[in-house]
Amino acid sequence: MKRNTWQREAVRTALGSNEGFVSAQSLHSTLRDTGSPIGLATVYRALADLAVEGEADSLQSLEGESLYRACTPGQHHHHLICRNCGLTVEIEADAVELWAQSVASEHGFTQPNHVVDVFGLCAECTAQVRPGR
Amino acid sequence: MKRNTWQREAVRTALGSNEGFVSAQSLHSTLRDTGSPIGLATVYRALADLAVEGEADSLQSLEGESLYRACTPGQHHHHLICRNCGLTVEIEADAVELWAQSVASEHGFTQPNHVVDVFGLCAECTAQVRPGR
DNA sequence: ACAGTAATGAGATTCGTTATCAATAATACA
DNA sequence: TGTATTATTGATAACGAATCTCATTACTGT
Ligand SMILES: [Mn+2]
Ligand SMILES: [Mn+2]
Ligand SMILES: [Zn+2]
Ligand SMILES: [Zn+2]
Repeated sequence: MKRNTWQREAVRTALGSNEGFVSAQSLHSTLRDTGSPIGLATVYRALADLAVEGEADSLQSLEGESLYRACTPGQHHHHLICRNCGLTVEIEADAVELWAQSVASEHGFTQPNHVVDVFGLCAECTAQVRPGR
Repeated sequence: MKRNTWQREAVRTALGSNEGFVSAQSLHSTLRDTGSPIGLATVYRALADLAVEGEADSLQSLEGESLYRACTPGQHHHHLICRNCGLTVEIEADAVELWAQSVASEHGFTQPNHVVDVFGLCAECTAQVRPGR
């Protein structure tokens, strides 16, 4: 049976208090900095579990690192992510869902999956990069 | 200045004779198996260069590995990839391009980028998995 | 309380990728 | 064509994210 430990809860809380996507390593550092003696392997396991249970979203950074974020459970959605500060907006895209389905079946593909992420500079970071322009 | 070496050409050729996405390691194995004494680091460098120059597409596998594929240069496009055999179809998705643009600007994001990949089982692999069903 | 066992965590290990750096070879030019 | 310049190569070391090992810990149901 699955057991409740303060470690899992600590990871859940730390993830929830974060605006954007974070890596297991940086989340572990954050927890350690706040005095938690949690182990790195436990953070990895907790994040993987949360992702399976639908409580966390995960994606691969452009460098191949796995990143996690507290997620609105239940509904399928995608993300608009600031490349600079990590600010993330959950977006729904019914049109894209349908498109993915149809393009797969048009080519005889079954059991379609898709990866859809939009990256950019958020309004705030845009203002910082081009001040007064 | 950039120099032409048989190593770069060998990587270009090997990549072009492959149907789907391949990793640097497996491409290196293939080249070695055909008698080429090319080094692993050189394969990594050649693939990275080809990707920058637009001659190769790259994506992160679900396990975080970087995969490469000879690419129709010039035009922006996405991929429909068989999870089982790697068969890849290049797809265009003007509607998705426009959607990505608009969803970014609606939230004040600039310089939008996007990652769009569709995975599934190709017709052939579907038939193998469910024979006669 | 106690037994059963899932969960933990320090450290070792795996594996993809990048850095090092001496040797090599492509290119420009005399 | 010969030579100097220097980009490129490749064996190896180094790096880093992620996973594995396994003895220890501590939930949970009874
Ligand atoms: Mn979706
Ligand atoms: Mn696109
Ligand atoms: Zn930002
Ligand atoms: Zn297939």
